[in-house]
Amino acid sequence: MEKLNIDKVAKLAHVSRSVVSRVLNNHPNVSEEAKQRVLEIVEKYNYRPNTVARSLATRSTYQIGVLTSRIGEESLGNGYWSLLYLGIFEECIRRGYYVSLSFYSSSMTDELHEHLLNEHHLDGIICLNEEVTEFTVKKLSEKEIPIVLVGHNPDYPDICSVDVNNYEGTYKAVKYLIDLGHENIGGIFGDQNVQETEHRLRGYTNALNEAGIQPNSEFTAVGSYTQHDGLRTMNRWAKKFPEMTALFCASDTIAMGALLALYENNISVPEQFSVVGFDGLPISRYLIPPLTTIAQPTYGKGEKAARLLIDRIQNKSKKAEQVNLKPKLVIRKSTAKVNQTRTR
Amino acid sequence: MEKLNIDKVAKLAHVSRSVVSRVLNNHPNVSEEAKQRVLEIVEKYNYRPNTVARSLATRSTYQIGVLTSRIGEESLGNGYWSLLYLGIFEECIRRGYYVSLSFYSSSMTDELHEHLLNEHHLDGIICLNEEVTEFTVKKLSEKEIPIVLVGHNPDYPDICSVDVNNYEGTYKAVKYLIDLGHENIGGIFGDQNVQETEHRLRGYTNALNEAGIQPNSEFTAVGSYTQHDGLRTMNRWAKKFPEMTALFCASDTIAMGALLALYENNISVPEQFSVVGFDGLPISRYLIPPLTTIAQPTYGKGEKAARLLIDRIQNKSKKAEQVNLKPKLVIRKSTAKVNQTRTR
DNA sequence: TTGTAAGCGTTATCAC
DNA sequence: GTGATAACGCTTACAA
Repeated sequence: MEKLNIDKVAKLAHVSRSVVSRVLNNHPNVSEEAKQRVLEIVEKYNYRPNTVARSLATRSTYQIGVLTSRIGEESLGNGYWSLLYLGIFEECIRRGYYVSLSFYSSSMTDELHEHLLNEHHLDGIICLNEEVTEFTVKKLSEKEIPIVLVGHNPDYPDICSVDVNNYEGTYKAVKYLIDLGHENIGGIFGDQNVQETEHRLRGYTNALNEAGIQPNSEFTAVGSYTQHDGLRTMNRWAKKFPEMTALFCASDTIAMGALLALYENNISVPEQFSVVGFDGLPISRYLIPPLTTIAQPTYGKGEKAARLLIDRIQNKSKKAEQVNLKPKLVIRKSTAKVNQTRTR
Repeated sequence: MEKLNIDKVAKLAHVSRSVVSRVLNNHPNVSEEAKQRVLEIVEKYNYRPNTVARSLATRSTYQIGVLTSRIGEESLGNGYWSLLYLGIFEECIRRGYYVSLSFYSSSMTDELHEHLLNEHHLDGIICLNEEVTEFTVKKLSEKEIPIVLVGHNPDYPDICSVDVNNYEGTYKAVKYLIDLGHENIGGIFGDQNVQETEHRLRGYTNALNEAGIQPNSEFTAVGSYTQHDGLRTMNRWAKKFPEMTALFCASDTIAMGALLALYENNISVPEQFSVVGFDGLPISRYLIPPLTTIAQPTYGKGEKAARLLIDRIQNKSKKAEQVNLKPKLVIRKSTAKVNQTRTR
């Protein structure tokens, strides 16, 4: 009952270690008879080859790394990341890859960061946001290790990426509010200087323009994807802009904060004020009131990212690809036809 | 600019490979002079030792696995898991360990499960819930790989575990409601047949008994830690038990669902009905109204689990330890003095 | 203090 | 089809 290795298995099966290796790797050129003998022993002693040794010999670890920046506890817990990771994980497992999730944070020493991307360790890397992308790409530029980004990044056109169509999603949301009769529509957006935000802003502006509504620059704010930001901004606006009757939020978490601000200012949703979010997180349907939102295929995003990455790992010559996913408007209870005045 | 290995570095530094190895591992018995030469080359060529080869030689991978069951998207996204994982991750990184997060699900084939626990791959494992525990312990019983459980499990007294004091937390919550004057207090609990639930139920019952209130068995429900469960149960109770004026929820997610049910039934919180949650998730302060809850050190739980595990890995003879963390009542806006009647 | 050599457990090449 | 044998890149006795 000792720890088995390939040699012992070979001995027990009365073959050489090469035969065992071939059987285990489904290589041709091994007699049915020998194969059976080996399989029998493997089964009997429950032998499993040592992954580490295999990695050393094949130069591939079947491990892929997922990197995201540590963005404070609040934003981590919002469900978006978990779902994204779940998509990645399950696709990887199906294709025989392990995956490890790491957080990048600026408070970590460089040594630690090196450690994360530790050489010869990962077959590929998925970057979940921009902070992480720059750092990773720079560190890995000379190595041949494939990278996939979640969220397009114009700075790296020859790297694979997956994203939802941010323009389209936002356009749909704002168009929907306009169709409900709203004209004074605020917009709270996420991270500044990110293409994603830029596209969403354009979607917002264009929808307004096309409806003949002049966008009011004071009605938009850019910050971060947090409840805190939604709360703070909406709190300010609730007092400052009594004419505002609807709000687009660039994430469900922002919407969650905004909803709370509205509640605290005694503005009832959707009777007096409509709110639409973005993401379609599982929790969005449990907000008060259940949130109308632009659902994106978060799980699918992760799945697709993993697929692109593994394809790239297994076929290095494959061309970089930018995949766009479709957003979908999910109507719930946080939106309604505009009401003449906020104070009924 | 070729790929470096220890031999090339040795050659460049005019020493033998063992000297390089010693320098890299901070072993004694290497002259300052040689050390400097090696370090210089390492720096100059940015050499990093190959982790895989090192693992093969040392028989330790410096990787630890975190296993949790795939519990549906809803419960994954609630923030508790992310926070727990973050605690684990950061402690591991500090101690030089990688960590990989895996989901166990019954829909996966056994082969895949084998794959997850793939032999010779992980130095240790942290199990985040019971479904996973049994499976893992069984698979790993013969190997010497350390395990730490998050959540005590009486079935495995000789395995390390970390948990919050569930009895105390629940007792505090219910006691608080009683002090507010509530007498008809419901309780929605999580997973059945888990020690955690048992302890929380006891905390609930004891608090009631000590206040001279006869617990009403119809006032408790056991289900799962989801918004859905809170919504469903509270919806039923809202109609069935008009005398109920307060509710303890075994998780903030359950409370979130309950809050929605109350909203939909036009019962206002906290004026007519008080709710207290459990966990103290970041989002709990953004619920409507902001939730009074029993905060547990979720991040700290993960951190502690990782600490226990790594201690065990580095010192196998260390005794198993059951760590209890302290819960804390956080008072916000979802609770208030009891009101005579629900229909004001 | 330094270097040599023997592992670690695989895969891969190449005779047979 | 099969089996030596040489990698893979590192650690670690042990000898010098």
